Amino acid sequence: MSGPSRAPTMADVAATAGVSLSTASLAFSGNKPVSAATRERVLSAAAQLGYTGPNPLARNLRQGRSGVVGIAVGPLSTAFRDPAALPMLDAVSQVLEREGLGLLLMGEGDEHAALPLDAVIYDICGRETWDAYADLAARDVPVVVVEGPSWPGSTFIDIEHHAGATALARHLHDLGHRRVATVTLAPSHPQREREAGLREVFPDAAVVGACESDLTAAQELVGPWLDHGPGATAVVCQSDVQAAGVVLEARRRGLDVPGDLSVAGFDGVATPWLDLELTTVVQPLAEKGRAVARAVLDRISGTDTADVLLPVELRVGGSTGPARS
Amino acid sequence: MSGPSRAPTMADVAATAGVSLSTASLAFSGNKPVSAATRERVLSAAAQLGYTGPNPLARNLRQGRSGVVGIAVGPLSTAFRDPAALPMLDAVSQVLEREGLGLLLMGEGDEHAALPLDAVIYDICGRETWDAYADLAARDVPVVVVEGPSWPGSTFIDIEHHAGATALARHLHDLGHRRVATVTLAPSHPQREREAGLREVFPDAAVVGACESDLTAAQELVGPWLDHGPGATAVVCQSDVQAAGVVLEARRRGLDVPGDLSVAGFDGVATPWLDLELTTVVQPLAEKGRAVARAVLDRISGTDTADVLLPVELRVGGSTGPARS
DNA sequence: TTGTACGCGTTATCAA
DNA sequence: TTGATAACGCGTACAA
Repeated sequence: MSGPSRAPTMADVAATAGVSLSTASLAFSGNKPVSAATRERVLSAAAQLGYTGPNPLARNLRQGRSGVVGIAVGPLSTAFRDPAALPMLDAVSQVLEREGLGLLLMGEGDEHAALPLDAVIYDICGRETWDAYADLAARDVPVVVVEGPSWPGSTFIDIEHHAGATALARHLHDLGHRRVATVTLAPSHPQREREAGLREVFPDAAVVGACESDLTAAQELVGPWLDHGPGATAVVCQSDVQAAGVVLEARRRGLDVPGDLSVAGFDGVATPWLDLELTTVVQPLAEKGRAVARAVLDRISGTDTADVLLPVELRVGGSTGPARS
Repeated sequence: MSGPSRAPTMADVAATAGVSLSTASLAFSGNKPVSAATRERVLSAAAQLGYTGPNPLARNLRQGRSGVVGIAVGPLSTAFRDPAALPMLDAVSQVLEREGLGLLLMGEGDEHAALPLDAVIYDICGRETWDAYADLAARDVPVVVVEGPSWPGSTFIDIEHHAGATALARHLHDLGHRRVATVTLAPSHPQREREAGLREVFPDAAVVGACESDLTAAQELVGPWLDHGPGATAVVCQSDVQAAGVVLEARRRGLDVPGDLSVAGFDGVATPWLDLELTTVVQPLAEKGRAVARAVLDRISGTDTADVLLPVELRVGGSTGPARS
């Protein structure tokens, strides 16, 4: 066999099979019926030439789609440190994969501006603005935003931050808590909504401080506050990871949870290294991911999309109890 | 201004600017000098038409590259559950991003076979075979493999599993341990190498069992073994997460670590929720990621690549101590 | 420094 | 069911 100087193209296959280029194309794509005999001839010619199928680059240009969806999550090591991020990403990826679409990780910058993306998912709760958005909008790239912020022309997938936080607050109030503090996130849509929900019940809730959803960060934030003498009987956190940090830090100071201090989280993720189930607001992470993926598919196909608001559910665990009187 | 029926193309820009198509191309790419005056005309024509720059799809076809690198990590929720995965992924992503390359997450299947990938990183330690490999090889897509298995034509980035495991074993031996058990991984290159390294010092090390690098999995594996009466004074794990699981499970049974049982891990990741620093084999995760990214860049550019073997380092923490006599 | 012409490899339209 | 032909939008020799 003669070593081919360049990769075989579909035209080579067609020539070898003795059919026209368009027939060869149909034999591969199956977009229109082709007789079994000719398809066979085409495929065997392809095998003989070592042709590995239509060049994706050419197909993409022709069809005007790349098959790649970007997801902006910020620096990966921080984005995925919170276990709440994974189930959603997993669900998105699975749904898209089924459609032959790939998921491309984007930082926050616009280094990926030159990549052909069919759509972009924006999933950085902690950021309010996004420089790359104007670019994407100008190029008519569909954008699906997870948990705000709100930009014109985007589709939004959100959860009931406010209602969830209020339900949690009521639970604490029912337990007799009157002085409550909160560990919050950087200013953002979820942060504002959840805090507002909390204040429906505890208008005067004290803010311990803001940090990302990271165990160590939460510990460093709450430690000094605990030392200073909290003056609160319960701490409401904006994530389970933060809540776990508060639990660990409280215990380190000899406080009993929930005897001396009730601690609540948000998200509903597993914390197997904590011998305690957190009281938390469970959000449907996988369902959120599927909703995101569906919105992406709709936007790509031009179907109308509606924003989605997913319900949350209070789950009472062992980290909250009656207020110490 | 008249609403354009279709997106403007570079030809439109060139026409509006009164220059040729190739000149417009040069004005955007900067591949050859263009007079400041013409560039200015081209850019203002582009702005006027709302042209957002060269179509990436067309550019990709023309240049034969997509700017996208695939990374096969398996199901995301399991792949990133282990904190050891993130620093590497982060490093890979950062280096590639700097070159304008994007990172696309692939499952283990071949659903992404139709995507134009410039290279693929294979990073599923637990898998021995990969159906998609033959496809990629046939299409001449460069493959960089992290920690085996070994396929012809791939570039390998690996760490000193064997030496690290042996160093750890020596440490235990020096502490007087003679009866050692190991929690291992599914059969794989790292598993074989590390276990062989361990057996350099403890040829008769007992195998507790194999599980993935997951806290709960490790707990469920080691629990019954502990109940049964271990008959070992130290447990060597194949990951820090596994080791943490063993520590928690041992404590739950009233055993002191390291008083009653020494526990060692592998990786060197942070376990902030454990009030104990694990004795472990620290691998250079970020450096591994950079090596992977460099190999990818070299393979894409056609530069020769050499396999990389990165050193590891024993870090003695508080989870190992003298053997109980 | 700029313009001309061609090709990248495919899919879609239309007619046969 | 098949074939001829025209895009898709751009980069790059080559010539001017």
